[in-house]
Amino acid sequence: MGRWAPGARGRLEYAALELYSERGFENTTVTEIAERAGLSERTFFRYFADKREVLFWGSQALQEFLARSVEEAPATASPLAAVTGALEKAASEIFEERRELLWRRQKIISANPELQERELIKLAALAKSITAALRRRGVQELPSSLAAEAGIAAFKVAFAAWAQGEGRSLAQVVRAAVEELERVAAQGAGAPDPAQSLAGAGGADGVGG
Amino acid sequence: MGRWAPGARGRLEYAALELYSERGFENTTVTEIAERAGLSERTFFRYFADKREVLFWGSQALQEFLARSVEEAPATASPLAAVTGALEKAASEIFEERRELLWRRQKIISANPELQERELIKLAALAKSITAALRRRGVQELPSSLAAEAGIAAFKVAFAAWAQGEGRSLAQVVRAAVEELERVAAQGAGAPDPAQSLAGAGGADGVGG
DNA sequence: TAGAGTCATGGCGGTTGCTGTCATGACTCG
DNA sequence: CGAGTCATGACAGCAACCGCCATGACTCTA
Repeated sequence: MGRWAPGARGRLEYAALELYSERGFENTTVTEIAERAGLSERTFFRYFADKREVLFWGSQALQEFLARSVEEAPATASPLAAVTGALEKAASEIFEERRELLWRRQKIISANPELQERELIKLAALAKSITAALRRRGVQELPSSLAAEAGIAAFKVAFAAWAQGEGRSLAQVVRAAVEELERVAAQGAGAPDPAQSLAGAGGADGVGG
Repeated sequence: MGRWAPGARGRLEYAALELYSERGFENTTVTEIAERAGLSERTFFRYFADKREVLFWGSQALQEFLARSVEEAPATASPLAAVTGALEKAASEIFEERRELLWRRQKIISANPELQERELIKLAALAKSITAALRRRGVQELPSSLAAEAGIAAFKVAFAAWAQGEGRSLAQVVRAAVEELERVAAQGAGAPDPAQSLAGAGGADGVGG
């Protein structure tokens, strides 16, 4: 494999993180990133589909990690247990050791809606991948989706707290969030208003206004 | 208020929906949308922040509707009950009567990742708004976030099924999803593997690999 | 009815993200 | 040493999006 200086992708990632930190995502041009990495703009777009993707390149590996963890969970584990186990595993084995990088990265993302959009679609991809892994465990479609989405929702909340400077480890925060979620769900959502449940069974009328 | 032909915004929305349907989002230029609406490209960007936003203009109203519904839920309702009640109310009062429009719109969104990103951030905004409404009911931050995110997660799954041609009403599908979510959460996520819970309490080691 | 003010719109020029295409030069292998 | 592969660069071009200013429709008031 012919190459000039090695690690072009890594250099681009590093340069982008620096520049996004220094002057913000919007005030950074792709040309500037490429220049700092000693490459051309054209080459940037050969490594990353767009200007945002440079911050999300690791998500593919995370997705595979989570899918594998879910599949390898003990056969006795409930769907949600398999999911949260995988998330805690990722938290301690992947996230914790990159704490500073992730905090920095999150600060950039929090400052920009376009980057938040990208982050959300990556989270959605994780949920989809987890759903597929649960299905491979023999779980039905609906509970698979819901366990995956609920798990990701808890992770999202936990990660936000952790990235803002929580003292506890991410795995701990994730666990606390999942336990709280179970409590919230256990309180039930059964017909808060009689009219509601009738409308649910019959149609749109009865609640209309 | 000086005006030429009324309903410029509506004409742009309509033209965009048509063109996105006909030839896809990517193969449609803003100039084409504006032309079909009898306006200029420049004017399009006065009404909509970008090319995607034209499909999501109603989400602000939905957000306010949900926040109000959550606040007005009976005082006895649990957080999740308040949220799902609001979602079912929106389903029957807002979504059902625009079924065909929404299905068409969803087909466009499903075909394009950029639009999916936008949809996800709108859903996240709904969750944030619902979280704030729960807080106003006196609910703590963590359960507020989780009830909101879990409710939106259930709605997301339900809406996807409904928009693909489910026979039942959206409110019914939402209710079924929430009930399934409760079941999934009730099975618990408690330590599927003894090593997991130790790791959660202690640190990253113990699970490491 | 005329003049002033408001406001939606159009037109224009510019920046930037992103792409297709082709040339170049580094590296590998025989 | 020559041929082939492959990462890169250079260039041209499109479309999204924005700032700026002009224009003309509409309203209000005297």
